[in-house]
Amino acid sequence: MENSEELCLVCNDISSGYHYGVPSCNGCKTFFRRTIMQKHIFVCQHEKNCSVDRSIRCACRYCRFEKCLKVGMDRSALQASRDRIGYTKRTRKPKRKEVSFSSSSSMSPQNIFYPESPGYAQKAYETYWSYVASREKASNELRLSAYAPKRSLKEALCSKSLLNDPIFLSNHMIVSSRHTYTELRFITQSDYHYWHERDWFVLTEYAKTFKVFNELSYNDKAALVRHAAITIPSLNQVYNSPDHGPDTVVFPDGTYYDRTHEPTRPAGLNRKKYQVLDLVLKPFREIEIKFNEFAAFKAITFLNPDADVSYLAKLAINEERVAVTKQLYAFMIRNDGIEKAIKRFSRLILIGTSMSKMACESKEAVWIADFFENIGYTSFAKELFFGERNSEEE
Amino acid sequence: MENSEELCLVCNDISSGYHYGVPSCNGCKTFFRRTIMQKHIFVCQHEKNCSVDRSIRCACRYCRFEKCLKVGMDRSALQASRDRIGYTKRTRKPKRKEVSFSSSSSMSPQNIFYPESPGYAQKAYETYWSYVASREKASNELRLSAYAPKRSLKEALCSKSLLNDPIFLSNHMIVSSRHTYTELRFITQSDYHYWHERDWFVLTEYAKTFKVFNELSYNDKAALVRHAAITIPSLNQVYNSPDHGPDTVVFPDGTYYDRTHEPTRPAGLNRKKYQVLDLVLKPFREIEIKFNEFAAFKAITFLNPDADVSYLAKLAINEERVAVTKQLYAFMIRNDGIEKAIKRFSRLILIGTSMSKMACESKEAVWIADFFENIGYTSFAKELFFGERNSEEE
DNA sequence: TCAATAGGGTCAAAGGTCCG
DNA sequence: CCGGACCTTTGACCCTATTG
Repeated sequence: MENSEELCLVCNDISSGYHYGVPSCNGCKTFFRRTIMQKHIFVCQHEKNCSVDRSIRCACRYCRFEKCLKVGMDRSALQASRDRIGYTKRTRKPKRKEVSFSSSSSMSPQNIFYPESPGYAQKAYETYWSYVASREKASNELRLSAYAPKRSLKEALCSKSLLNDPIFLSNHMIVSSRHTYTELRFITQSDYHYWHERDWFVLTEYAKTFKVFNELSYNDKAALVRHAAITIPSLNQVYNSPDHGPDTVVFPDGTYYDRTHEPTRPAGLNRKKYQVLDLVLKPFREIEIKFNEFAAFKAITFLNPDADVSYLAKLAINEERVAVTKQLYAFMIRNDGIEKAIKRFSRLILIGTSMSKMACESKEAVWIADFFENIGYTSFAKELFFGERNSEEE
Repeated sequence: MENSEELCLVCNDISSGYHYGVPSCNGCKTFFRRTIMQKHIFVCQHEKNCSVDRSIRCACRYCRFEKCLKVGMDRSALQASRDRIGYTKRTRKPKRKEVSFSSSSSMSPQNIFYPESPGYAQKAYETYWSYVASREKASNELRLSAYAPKRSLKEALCSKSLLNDPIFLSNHMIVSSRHTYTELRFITQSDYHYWHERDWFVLTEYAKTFKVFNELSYNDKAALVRHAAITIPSLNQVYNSPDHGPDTVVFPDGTYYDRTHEPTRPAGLNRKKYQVLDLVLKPFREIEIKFNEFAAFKAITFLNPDADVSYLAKLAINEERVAVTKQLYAFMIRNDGIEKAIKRFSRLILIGTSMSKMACESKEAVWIADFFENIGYTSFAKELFFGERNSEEE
């Protein structure tokens, strides 16, 4: 206390307290721990008498470590490694303001032009399912990755799907450290927000993997994606949630929701939550939906001719939808036999009605929420839900 | 003191006394308190059987907390607020272990088994279809008759179904002279009104022909009928409409509507009209739906677990719904062969999603219409849509 | 009254996280 | 891949109300 600032005995930097028995700075503390934990053995390039000082402490790790020992750092103060604590950066206390417009938006909408990949047409059974499965797999990997571009709805819908771009896939499909967890934590408004944005982004890339989608007009594309904006994210959330009991949906970052009423959210969104639990999660678990089945069901849900699209678009979408449905049924027959297949198939397809209702009610809830500014949607989300100010229907 | 050093039952470190009912060390005591107060939910990275010992007690927080509970730490010993609750009674130390009153968690709380209801099984194919057909036939005859009682929703829902009453049927099932026509005429507001009332009346009688319906509570009955109040009348109207072209729905009295925009009606109801034409009428015609198929589809539409009914009601309704669906499928297989059946079946079932959306949007439109008093609903209709003033949810 | 007990709170110093 | 600023977690120590 007498001296406001004690110095690190190793390097003379300002000490951040006593570590391993010695007043020391953060750097030397961490260096000491890591060296021991990782059992590093350094070699001095000189005479084992390098000076260790704030400015040059990293120059010779051998001498730095020797200095640590010499000033009395105590290896026995090291503990057994602890449980992981999960992602920290994002929950950091905000500095003050953190506007940071910096991020150079104009550049890097790179390779919008990629040759149309030709492989869509041939739908032999195996080919069909391998495509469905790889679409679903890639979609989920994208969801787990850290990649999240900022762009307008039009850019999002008219570019080529990242999921069809092998170069992108090999470069970016790494699970973000944010999307792992060691602890569940009840979801907050800002978590909902994060996952909405993320799932909407993934939805746009998902949509563009459908040939029929890419052939629509921009307005129809927007309408179809808008119509799917509640259901597809919900399906992703439910299917990919680890099983923590029948009434809990867990996100990849360990946030979860359950039946707890959340009074700060609009009533419509609370209701949606119960619908998801009762009418989607529960049946999925009961019929033990398989990966391919889920992938097909998601496609069927996406290809919804009820969206406010043009009449011709409805026809095209429905045609594709029926084709997928037929494949799904064939798949189930193969695996379950006809007796069981029909039961599971019916059960699964009937979930569609629940999805439909949910989408409709939630859209309304979203509208109301936005009206009362309960929820801070981004401009992308607003564009998605409400269309652009110009050139939209109704 | 008799025993020089008691050990922490959780981690075998030296105990600092009894905490939360168990001899335990400072660390485990604090860990337990914090975990509960901050509502942590940990996730084990391994097999939920990590050992917990002094040296490695921090390695897995999930297993450490489980051990706390297992050795009998008592969450209720935590005090909600320091100065309000006061201190727990100090009884003499429980001798050692075997804290028998442990309200511990290891007993899983949720083994909620609902008895599988057994009764529905015996539905021989023919018996089933003859019942479905006669229900549908009677329902339509009632619709065409002149009979139209005035009564409250409660009276309507809790009485015996007229369609099951042979005396009533033989006395009243005569086509009303009002329900014939020689000439089409465009529908007016008051015609809509007339047919709404009529179809809602028929709906109540239809509903009561379902065993599962009669077993519901009154509130659930009302909710289910309310949920069907848009869809079932639409189905009746569409299926029973004579074919005057792909975009025209004709009522039994010769009134009709088509794609003409009706500016005096709320926008939501105009939209519903297009949905009915595009997403119900058209597919019905295209797949050439048969009488039995329609009857089953209507039942499936009616038996909608998405209605705001109790959870148990949802289960019961869904069970019946799946049973009907299965029968419908079997019927189609018999008639069409498997290849064609699956196509028609999928197409038909997927109409359900359109019905769902329509119901939801129309309900909203009806609400808005009522709000602005655009449409003069009767008190029965208001009761149907909005419930009674008392005893309703939300 | 007061020592002993068992609650809750605190904060230095452990360990973990993740840009640059 | 490493450094270290920054974050969370831990637990020894402290305070306090209750009890015998």
